[in-house]
Amino acid sequence: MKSFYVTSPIYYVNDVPHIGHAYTSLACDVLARFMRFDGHRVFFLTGTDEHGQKVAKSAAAAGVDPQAFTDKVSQNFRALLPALGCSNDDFIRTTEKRHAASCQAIWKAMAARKTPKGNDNIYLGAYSGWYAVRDEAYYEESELTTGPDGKKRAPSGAEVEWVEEPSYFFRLSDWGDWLLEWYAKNPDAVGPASRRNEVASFVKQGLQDLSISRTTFDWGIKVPGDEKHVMYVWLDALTNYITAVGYPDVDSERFKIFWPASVHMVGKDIVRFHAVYWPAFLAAAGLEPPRRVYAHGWWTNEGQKISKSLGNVIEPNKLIETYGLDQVRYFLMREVPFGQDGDFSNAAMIRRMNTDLANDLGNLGQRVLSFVAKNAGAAVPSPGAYLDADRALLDKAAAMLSIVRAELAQQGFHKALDAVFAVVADANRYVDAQAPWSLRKTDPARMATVLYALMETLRRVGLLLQAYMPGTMAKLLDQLAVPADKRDAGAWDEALVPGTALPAPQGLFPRHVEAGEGTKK
RNA sequence: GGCGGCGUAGCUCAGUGGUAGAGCAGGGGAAUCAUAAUCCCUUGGUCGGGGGUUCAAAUCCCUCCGCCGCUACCA
Repeated sequence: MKSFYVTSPIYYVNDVPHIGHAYTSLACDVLARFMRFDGHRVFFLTGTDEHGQKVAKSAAAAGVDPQAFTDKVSQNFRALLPALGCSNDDFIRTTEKRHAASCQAIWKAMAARKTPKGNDNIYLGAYSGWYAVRDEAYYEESELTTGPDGKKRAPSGAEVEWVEEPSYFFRLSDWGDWLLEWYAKNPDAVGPASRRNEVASFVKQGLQDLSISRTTFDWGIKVPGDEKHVMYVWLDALTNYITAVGYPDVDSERFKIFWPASVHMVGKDIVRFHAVYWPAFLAAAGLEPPRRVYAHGWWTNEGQKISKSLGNVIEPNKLIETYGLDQVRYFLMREVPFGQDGDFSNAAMIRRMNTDLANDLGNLGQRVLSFVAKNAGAAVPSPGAYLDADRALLDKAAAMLSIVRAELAQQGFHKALDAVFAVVADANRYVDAQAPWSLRKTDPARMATVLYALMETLRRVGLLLQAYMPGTMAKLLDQLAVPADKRDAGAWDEALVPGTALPAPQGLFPRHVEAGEGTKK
C-alpha cells in the first residue's frame, strides 16, 4: 500500500485563525481525502507552534504562565479543524514532550555530523546586530536611518542599539551546493516552479550561517548540553514534521512508512524556511529531505490586501456560516489556480455556489433523480444497449479519475475540478439532447438507458468530489444508493445495480439569495 | 540597484510561429425533466506601446511603459 504524508504548517498561536490558515488546511485535507480514496495509507498532520518570545510576552501580558496560555490559545486552531471538515490524523503542539525529545535529538544528530565540506554543522559563536527593543527585532544596517540626533533608527522609527549575544550557529554556508543539486535533481521538490526558481536564486547568492539558539528568553526547547540557550523557533517548529511520525525512533514503523513527507503545504511567505533551511537541517542530521514543498498564494478581500489594521480579515467561521461548508471548500479550491494569489469577494462566492454548484451540479442531480423517482419506479433503471451519445458521456466520466489523480499529484486543485465540471456540463447537454421526458412516451426502454447513463455519471462525479465536498457528496451518493463500501477508487468501475431502490431525492446545493433579492416584482 | 515573472474580450485567465480562445457577465432564441435551473446562437479584443527577424508573431529578438515576486535570521 502506498503511503502519503501531507502536512500543514503548524500555526503560530499568537495569530488569530483567518482564511489563510483555513486555506492551507483545506488544501491539505482535499489531498488527504483524495489519497485515502485512491487507496493510499495517509497521514495528515497539522498543529500549533507555541514557543518564542512573542508568545512568552503575550502570556505575561495575560498574566498566566506560557504553558497555560498556549493550552488555551492552541484551542483556537484545534477548533477550526472540525469546522472546516478537516480529516487530520494528528494535531501536534510544539510544547508536547514528544516534540522536545525530537528537537533535542535532531540537534544532537546535526551536531554529531559534518557538513559536506567537512566542518562541524553546529558551532558556538556570537549573534550581533542592530536591535530595536521596542520592536523586539534585529535590523540590517541598510535598513536603518540616522536621525539628526545621531541615533540610528529602524524603519518603524524605533531606536536601535548594537547588541551581541552568544549563539549557536548552523553552518548553512556549507550546504548551498548540496541544496542546488537537490533542486536540480528533484525538479518537483519545490513548487510552483516560480518559487523553486526564487529559492534557487536565493541559494546561489551564497548562504550565511544561521543563528539557531537564543539566550534572551527561555520559552523554548533547551539546547542539549547548554541550557542557557533555547532553540531558534524555526528549528523547533520545522522539526514537528518528523516528531509526529516518531522521530527520533527512525526504526519505528510509522517513521519508515511516512518519512520523507510527500508534501509540505505552505503559504508563500514561509517557502524559504521549508525549501532551504529545513532540507539542510535534515540532511545535516542524516535524514532525507521532504519529497515536495508547495507554496500557495494569498487571498485579498474584495480586491484589497487583508490586514488587521484595515479590519478586513476574513473569518473562516463566518464564511461557513453564511455560505455553507462545502460551498466554501469548493470556492477556495476552484476560484483561483492553486499557487497564485486570489481575490475573495462575496459576488464571486455567490456566483460560484449558484452557477457551478446549484445550477450545474445540484440541478443536474435534481432533474435526473426526481425524474427517476417519478418515472422509473424510484429504482435504478435497467440500461439497454448504449448508443454513441451514451458511450461518449460514460467514457468521458470514466476518464475523470486519471485526470484528477494526475492534477492532484501536482496540487492542481482547480484543474481537477475543471475536468469534473466539464463532465457535469456534458451531462446537462446530454439530458437536453436525449430528452427523457419525450422518451417516456415513445420509448421507455431507451429512457431507462439514458437515465442509467446519467446516474452512472453522477456516481462518478460524486465519488471524485468527495475529497472537496465530503458532506454533500455523501448525500448525493446516498441518493444514488451507492453502498458505503463502494465509495473509493477501488469501486470506480462498479456500476450501479439496476433495480436497487432509491431514496426520495433532495436538493444538494440551495441557491444563495441575498436579502431583499428573490421576491419577484 | 540585481535576479525573475507578468501585461490577451467588461471580469478571471488559457493559448509559445501558421486564419484570436474558455468560463463568467451582456444580448437573442429553444425547450419545459429540474433548485426560473438547462440547452443553442450571439455582441465583444489593432493579444501594453514602438521597432526588428520571418512567407507568416499573442507566440522569437530589441526597446519603452506599467504591475508583481525574491533579494535571509518576528513567526
